[in-house]
Amino acid sequence: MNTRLCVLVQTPAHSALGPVLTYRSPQALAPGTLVRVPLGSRETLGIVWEAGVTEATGEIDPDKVRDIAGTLEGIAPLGAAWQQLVGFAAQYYQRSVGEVALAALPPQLRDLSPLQMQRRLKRKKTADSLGAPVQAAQALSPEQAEVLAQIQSQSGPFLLFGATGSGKTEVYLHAVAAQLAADPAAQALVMVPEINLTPQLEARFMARFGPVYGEQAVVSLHSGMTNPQRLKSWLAAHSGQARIVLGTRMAVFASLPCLRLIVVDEEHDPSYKSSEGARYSARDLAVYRGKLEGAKVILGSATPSLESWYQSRPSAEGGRYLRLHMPSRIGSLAMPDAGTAQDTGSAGTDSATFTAHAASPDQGARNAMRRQSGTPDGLPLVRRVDMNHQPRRAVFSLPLLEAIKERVARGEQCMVFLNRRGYAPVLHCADCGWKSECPHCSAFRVFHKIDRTLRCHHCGFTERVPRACPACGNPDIEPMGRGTEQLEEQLGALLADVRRPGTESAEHPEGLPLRIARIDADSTRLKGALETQLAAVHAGEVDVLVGTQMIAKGHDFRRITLVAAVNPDGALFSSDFRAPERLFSLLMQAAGRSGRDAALGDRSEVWIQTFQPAHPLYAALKAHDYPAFAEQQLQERQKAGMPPFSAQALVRAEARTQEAAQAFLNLARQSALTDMAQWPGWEVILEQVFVYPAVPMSIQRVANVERAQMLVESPSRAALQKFLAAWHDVLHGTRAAPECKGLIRWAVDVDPLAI
DNA sequence: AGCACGCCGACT
DNA sequence: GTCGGCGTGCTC
Repeated sequence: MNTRLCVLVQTPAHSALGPVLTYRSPQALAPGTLVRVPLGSRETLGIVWEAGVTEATGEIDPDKVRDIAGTLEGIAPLGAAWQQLVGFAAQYYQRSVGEVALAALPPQLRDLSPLQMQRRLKRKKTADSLGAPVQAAQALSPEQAEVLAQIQSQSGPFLLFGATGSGKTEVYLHAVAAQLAADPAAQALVMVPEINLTPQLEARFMARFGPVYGEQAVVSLHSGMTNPQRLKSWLAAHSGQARIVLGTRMAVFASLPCLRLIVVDEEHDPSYKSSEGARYSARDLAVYRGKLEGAKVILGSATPSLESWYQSRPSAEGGRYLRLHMPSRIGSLAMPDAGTAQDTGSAGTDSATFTAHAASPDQGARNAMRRQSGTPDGLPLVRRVDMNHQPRRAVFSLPLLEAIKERVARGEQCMVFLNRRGYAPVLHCADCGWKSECPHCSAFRVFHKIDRTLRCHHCGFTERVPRACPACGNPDIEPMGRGTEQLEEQLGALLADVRRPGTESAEHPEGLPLRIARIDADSTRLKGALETQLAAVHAGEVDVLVGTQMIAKGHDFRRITLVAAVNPDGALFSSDFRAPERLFSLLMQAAGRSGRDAALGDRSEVWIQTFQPAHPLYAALKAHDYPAFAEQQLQERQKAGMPPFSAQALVRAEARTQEAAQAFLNLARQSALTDMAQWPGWEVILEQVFVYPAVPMSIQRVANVERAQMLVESPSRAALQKFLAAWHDVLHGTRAAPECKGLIRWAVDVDPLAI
């Protein structure tokens, strides 16, 4: 007897095809079962889905219903909780369930033929090598122990607000250990924002849990893995064999039949928000998933997102997360935070050397300064350099240069930040005013001196630097502004006569020159380049490190005692209301790079070159006072009715012309304002929803595609959701209007991070 | 989104 | 004479 099945397939968001298709099957199959189904001329992966309202309403021609091609034997159906998670994500982020569900599966599951799949599944599972020495769990500080006790006894979700170096990772390890020990099937999901951070995390979890639960028990899931690796990890998680899954945002969709704990490390990081396809927030979905599956959720950060911070206000005031605070930095002698070989190998000698230095006379002055500024023990001293009192156009202020020289003379390392790669952001002709605009984008091409190219950072268009101005022939075209390449060059010139101590020899009686290295997206383009360069820094082969925010995240550089932000002011006046939050977080993380070694902690410094030395953001930073900063920002946001005091969504449109993009958005807006207002019962909702007129995006044209966007805002998340759900069909219908000719695509971004 | 079918320019 | 460009149109 044949039954009818609802099956999800990967249908594009706005195709005429519904997200759920009907197929025939010789036997009934449970929802969640993976099947192969014919679709047009091809065969594709599908997921059996709960027969919902779609089936009742959408009656289709019975002649068109085809038989499923088969099921994926040997793979258990996806669980009910997973289906709910996917269903929720699709609804909340305004995408089809099929798209979200299929995108959440490893690509090979879609591509592999049934035969290949059988071979993959049959592949011998290598025996676990138990018996390796167990790396003892480290003793917890009283602060960590207290936090852990709270995590054990309360249900959460938890916001673990812990300073850099306060030992958050150790808390995660203990929390995971407790869950795994309590239940022989329990699984934990640990997420980090970037692929770069997974290897060190994996090493640490493997060292702790590998010997106990076997090497197979810890798997990773991120986009840097090859497809076969991803499939392997996914299957291990899905079968329950993997007990711990480490990964980036995509891991939030991993099938975990016995999930008990979710950790979101650096929860404030924007990388958790997807910026293509379904624009989900893995952090927010983690919280939802935790609630759904009864798993504990720990969000950790030294500078939480204002959303999470607000959610963790006292429950009497409506907070839904429990805030756990770990203010103190833990010394490396008690607890090496990274545990990498390079670090442990040299730690002993380093601390001996530095302890001797700590007795030097200037330590007294430094301590007085620290006391005066209220810098907490163990945290770096933040110093602001007023650039108004420095020579015009100076990149490096004199005091900063002196401070760098002083450090390197002592054999310590420095780190210099600038969030702009390349040599100069624009090339300019003083005679005719020509600038290095990209012909395909409304942006300037960046001058890269290394290979003498002009490169557009938006569309990739690259050309050799012209010998003379292309407009008027003037041979003197000059760079304007500066990027990391230029910083590296200038620093090299400014420090050319500085010599490394202890390198004097017969050939080099004066000693050897400094070594300056640059780490940014350009220097790490090749695979493995980042690791190589980081290792060089760890090994002490670099004296001054220049880079973009890439070097601010996660990596422990134990010998760095000075971190400098050369020109961070931009974010203070950005039109993006989240820019200050990101800047504070970035500088705080940068500060966290300095003085990770306990012996150096009290002498490490963070330098901020600014034209706004009195700005409250820098004042809060100087006091290492995130709560004060957050309080001030939240007040501003409340006054302005911005998130987290309102919910937002953005509709973005791409078209051949700016007119078409805006016409599409404004027509849809008009429908909302007039037509939808006529629907019975909708005035109440529309009263709470504000649809702003369409505007061009800040970079209006990228790769010859015009872009526009439209903001939708509501004090009520529920009202916004309800509105968006109903509006979706209106948007879809608007596409056909003649004014919209040339529209390429459109998408809704719920809870956008940048506007 | 794929992948068809379908109708016009430069090559073995 | 074909190979192949990408413009519409359909997929339970």
